[in-house]
Formats: sequence, C-alpha cells, structure tokens
Amino acid sequence: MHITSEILIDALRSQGLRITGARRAVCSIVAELHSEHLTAARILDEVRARDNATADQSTVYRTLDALEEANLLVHSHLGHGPAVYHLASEAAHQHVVCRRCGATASVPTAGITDWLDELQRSTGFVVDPTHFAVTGLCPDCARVESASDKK
Amino acid sequence: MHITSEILIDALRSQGLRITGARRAVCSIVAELHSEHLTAARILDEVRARDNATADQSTVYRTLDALEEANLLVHSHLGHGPAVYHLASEAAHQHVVCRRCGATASVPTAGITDWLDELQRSTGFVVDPTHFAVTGLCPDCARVESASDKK
DNA sequence: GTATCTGCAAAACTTTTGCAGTACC
DNA sequence: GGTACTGCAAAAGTTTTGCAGATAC
Repeated sequence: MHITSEILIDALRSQGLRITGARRAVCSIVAELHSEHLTAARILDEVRARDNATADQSTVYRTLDALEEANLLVHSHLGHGPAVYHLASEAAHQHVVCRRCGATASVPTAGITDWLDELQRSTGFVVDPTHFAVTGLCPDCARVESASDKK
Repeated sequence: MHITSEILIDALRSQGLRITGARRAVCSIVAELHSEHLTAARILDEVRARDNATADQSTVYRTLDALEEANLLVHSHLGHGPAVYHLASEAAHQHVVCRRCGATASVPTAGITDWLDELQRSTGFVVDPTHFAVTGLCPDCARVESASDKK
C-alpha cells in the first residue's frame, strides 16, 4: 500500500499545522520517493527541481521535523554521512546497511517479531521495531575487504 | 570479562602501529569506561582531565579510527548527536538503546541467529552480528512520553 | 487580525584534513 | 635515521537558530 501526499498533508492539518506550498512539496516528494533513502539535501534538490515550488533548507528540516513529530516519518543514520528519512509505514521492514559503501537491502520483519516481543518482555523497553539497523558488508565490499585482508 | 588497556595497546602494536602517550590515554579511557556511551568529546575531556596525558581532538579521532580498523572498537549513531564508541567485545551481545536518555539493556542473541542467517542468505550481505542496535524507550522514558502524549 | 511559517544568513556542532614539527622504533 | 604520529588551525559537511517579513486560517 502506498501513502499519498494527501494523507501526510491531512495528518499535518489534523495536528493544527498550516498547509503551505513548501509543506505540500516536501510531503509529495516523501510520498513519491518513499522507496529511496532520502536525505534532507536530496529532498531540497527535488523541491527546487519542481517549478511550482521552492523551499529553503531550513524549511525542509522544519517540515521533516514536523512529520517526525506526527509519527509519519523516521530518520536514521546509516554509518557516516547525512541522516536518511523514511515513511514510518515503510520503515516496518528492516534494512541491512553496508558499513563500507552505504548500500542497503531490505529484509522482512517476519521471523524477528517473536524475538522483539521477548526482548520487550524481558527488558521492559518499549521497542521501536521501525528503527532498527543491522550492519555488515554488501557482497561487493565483502569481496574487497577479504582481498585486502590477504595482503 | 574485562578488556584492559594493555590488550588494546598490544593489539595496536601488533598491527605495526606506534605506541604513544595519546594512544595509551585513549586506550585506557575506552577500557575503563567501556560501560558508558563514549563520544569523542567525552574521551577528549577524560584525556585532558588526566594530568599525565594530553591529546588533540584530531588525535583522538585518529586513534579511535585506528582501534576501529583493528576491529577492537565500533561506533554507532544513536539518534541525533555525536557517534558513540563501544568496545567490539562489549558489542557481542545486543543492546536496546533508549532513544530519549541513552540507557541500555543487554539482550541475548539466542532466537535471532536463524533470522540473521536467513538475512545473509537472501541479501548476500555479510552481516556483522556485533554491530546491531535496537532502539526504543526505556521504561522510565516510555512513561514520560505517554504522559506528554495525553496533553 | 494574528499566530504560524518562511527565507535568509549566520552559527553550532561534529568530524576531517593539510602541514610542519616531534617522537617512536 | 626514517617513518609514523601529533598538534594546530582551518575546512568541510550537516543541522539548527534568530529574526524580520509573508501567509494561512
């Protein structure tokens, strides 16, 4: 299922926030490019590439914060570099992130939910299953590293 | 079991690296404060608080990089803010990290290894089971957040 | 009409880098 | 002695903030 910008906009509206051109643009981009790993800079570029919208970087950050506050969006830090943003609904599947090149692959949560339940029971922590990263090496980088280990 | 600074120092030496005062200091601090969430800034402060050692921030970063390269240390980004460093040996069991206060709890990996194997098979990624964080809210912070949601 | 939002510019913060001098092996 | 390391200072990169003007409701 596909979250549309209208859903995001409506959610902001229902929080009593005002709907502006910049917020519409950011919501559209986040909804349309939900399958990519969006950085703030990427979103800013996309906004500027649309001739019916503009936004300053500070506005982009503030809008992203608003969406996070509304629990529609999450961000995470994949290794070094800028934070990446996902729709909270998309984040329900996990990612493996390559610690060398930053490549990612998605993996389903099936098979791990029992473990998370148990974790929650034993520690008392309220686990956030959407914010949860496994790191490793992607196939390409694994090849490179094992080659350089041999020397 | 407790990693000592000697172990770290020896590991650096065996990589052909030179042992300097700054590296000794950083290794001591990392070994002694292994149970805390050490940021580079915290380590720098600790070095400076010791009257037999000094180090510049760039030296601290370079030493931390060296320790990571030697697979003795890992760092991760917990939400916003600076990266935190852990001994790799400490990371061998998983942690749940509270995204509000940074509290941690340890959890056994039993029950998750099958899932990691499957992940490795399906994605081709060489998963690093020591670098793997689950975030959520510790019991205290969960109480605080649910209280503020109600207002 | 008014509280909220925006753009601009500057600052804050973490991390990295170039380079000349120092110190380890 | 020679290479590796350090400190200093400055840069790079991301994110935040203050403020005056614009805009949604």
